Amino acid sequence: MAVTIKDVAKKAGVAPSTVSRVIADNPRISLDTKKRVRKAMKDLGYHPNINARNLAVRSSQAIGVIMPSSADKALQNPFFPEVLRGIGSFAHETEYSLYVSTGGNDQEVFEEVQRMVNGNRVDGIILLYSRIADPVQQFLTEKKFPFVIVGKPSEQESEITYVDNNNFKASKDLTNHLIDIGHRHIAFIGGSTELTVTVDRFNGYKSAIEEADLPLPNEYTVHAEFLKSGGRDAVEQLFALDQPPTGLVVADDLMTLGVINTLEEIGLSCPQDVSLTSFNNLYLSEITTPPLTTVDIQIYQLGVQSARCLIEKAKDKDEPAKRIIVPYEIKFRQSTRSITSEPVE
Amino acid sequence: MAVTIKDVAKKAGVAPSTVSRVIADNPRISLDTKKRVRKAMKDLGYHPNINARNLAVRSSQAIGVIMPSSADKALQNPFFPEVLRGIGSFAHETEYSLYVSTGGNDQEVFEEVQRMVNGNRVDGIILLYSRIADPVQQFLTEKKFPFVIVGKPSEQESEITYVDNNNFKASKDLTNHLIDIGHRHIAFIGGSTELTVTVDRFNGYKSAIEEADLPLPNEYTVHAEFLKSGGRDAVEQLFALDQPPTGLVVADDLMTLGVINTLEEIGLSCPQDVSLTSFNNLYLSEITTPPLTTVDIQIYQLGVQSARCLIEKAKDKDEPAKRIIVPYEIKFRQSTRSITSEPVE
DNA sequence: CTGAAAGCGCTAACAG
DNA sequence: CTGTTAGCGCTTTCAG
Repeated sequence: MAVTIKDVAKKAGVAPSTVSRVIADNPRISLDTKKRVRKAMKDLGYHPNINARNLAVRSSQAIGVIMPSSADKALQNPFFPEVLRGIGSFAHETEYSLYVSTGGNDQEVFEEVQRMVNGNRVDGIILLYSRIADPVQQFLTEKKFPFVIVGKPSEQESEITYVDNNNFKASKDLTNHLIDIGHRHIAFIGGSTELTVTVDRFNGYKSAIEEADLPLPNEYTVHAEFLKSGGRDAVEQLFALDQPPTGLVVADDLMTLGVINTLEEIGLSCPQDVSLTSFNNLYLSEITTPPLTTVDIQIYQLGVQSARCLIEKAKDKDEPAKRIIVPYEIKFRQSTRSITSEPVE
Repeated sequence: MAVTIKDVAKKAGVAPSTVSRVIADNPRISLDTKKRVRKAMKDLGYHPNINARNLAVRSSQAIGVIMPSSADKALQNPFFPEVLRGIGSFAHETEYSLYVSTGGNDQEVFEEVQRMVNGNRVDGIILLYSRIADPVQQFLTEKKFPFVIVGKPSEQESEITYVDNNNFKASKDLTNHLIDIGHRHIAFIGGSTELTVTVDRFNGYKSAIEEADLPLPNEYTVHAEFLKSGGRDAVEQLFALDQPPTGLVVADDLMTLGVINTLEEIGLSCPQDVSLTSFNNLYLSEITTPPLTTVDIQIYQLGVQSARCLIEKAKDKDEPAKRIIVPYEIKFRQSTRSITSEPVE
């Protein structure tokens, strides 16, 4: 069918193994024959068959990327194309390919991981989410299959390679910013508490609040889904309180969008009535009304770094577990405003 | 290393070829031996090596998904995770895997396609964008490699399988809606004119305007990038006209978001001063302020259908080119309002 | 209904 | 520096 290494060998008047060596750019081949072989390859339009090579070397030059199951509405978050872009960029450079999985539910995701691992389809896996007691993580750990997490593992932190931001500190900074500009009643809206990222961001918020001796009633912490309805309930509840917050730390830009919308509906506006801060610096956080004060977590870099780590790890299984913390930067925009006087309690 | 077909064969007391037949569920194998073999597979924890199989059958049970190069900011559009989800869903059912490419620029995208095709990594390719004179399309056509386009090809329409919406009609409907509720000055904001989707949506708009005998000055058509800056210029220009539009047809929800933002900045608001309609019904179009009147193009379905077509085509290369039109539905929300009197000209 | 044997296209010792 | 020879793990005739 297609042109094989043998055809090239024949045409160039060498042995197949020589051709193979030329492909690998083996230094022990004379420049002269290399040239001849390369010419033959070009003339014949030769392209190596990946499957054959993979079979021979027992690897696949591919990495698997696991997204959260699409049952999670979270998948609609532009976070994902953006990490993917980072991963893809590094993968392209190193000539790795990308396998992605979007299972419809957790079960399907797990099946896909199994297929990737057991079938030798990929050399390693990047998990794009991290939540507690994840069977996928357990499976991978047991199999001793190379993987890295974008985010922070909830268990065995020291044995797993991961790339993350300092979400605790970022969240603390954000909260402190609100405090600095005069807010005294600050609430937190996060996603599922199963996700480590939510936990970290919550803890950062909490730490800042406590250090500043501000009130931290239970009602000031809500965990909503990304869905509009969830966000709505959360906001309505929050602003029905005797002492509604004047500042909010929201765990994700997309959620913030929902919050703004709900606020409008109940007759409050941002930043006049309430200051909003959030996370991710998605492209759209610049074009919302108002543009959001948000933490730029450098999604693209998260992707690049995770790919780099994974490939290192796939190449050398003994590579120790490492942790990479990508720096963040707070983008100050118009969703926050300083307040001087506090409503009377 | 891993457990192979031979190990299973030995354990079950049969020949490797028999095991292979069991895997393929060949009807000529007695139920008895099938059971025995399956038990052996289970006991040993056997999983077929995909590479070996692919090599033997010259296929890969994988499909390639090509996104636009990430130079296009468009990639941040939640459209992509959503199609991917559709594709993934069908792929999962049929046990195909997904290879994705996100090249950093057009050149890289092209390289990735070549790698996929030449290296036998995938059985077919889904293109997630369609623009005029695309070298990737040409390459695939020449190679007679199975592929389908999400969107409409700009050339050789009848020879290429694609799945699309009736963007012309959807756009016309949208425009007519604005006309119905009293708008007489309606402008169009689209993306790159290289993209066929932009062209179709523009033509639908144009057709409605012409049929209603409304003004269609050149200044009423602007093509902006998704980037904020681009959108801003467009809007400023539009509303500096002697006769600014009161209604807008915008080719994408994300762009609309930028438009709303810019409007606010120049002191106009939606829908009081201008009515906005757009496309895609991204999740976020519900949670913006105001929620958008937009065309639900059923992104997920576009994904599912494209995967279905591709797989049919990959299985039978003689499958004729087909066209699948996914129905759309206009979601009427709060970004439009009817006007009775027209500003004096 | 099942086994033996060849081969998919490539790599990797091992010779020379 | 290069050729020879085995495989990698699976499928698939061809016999039986």
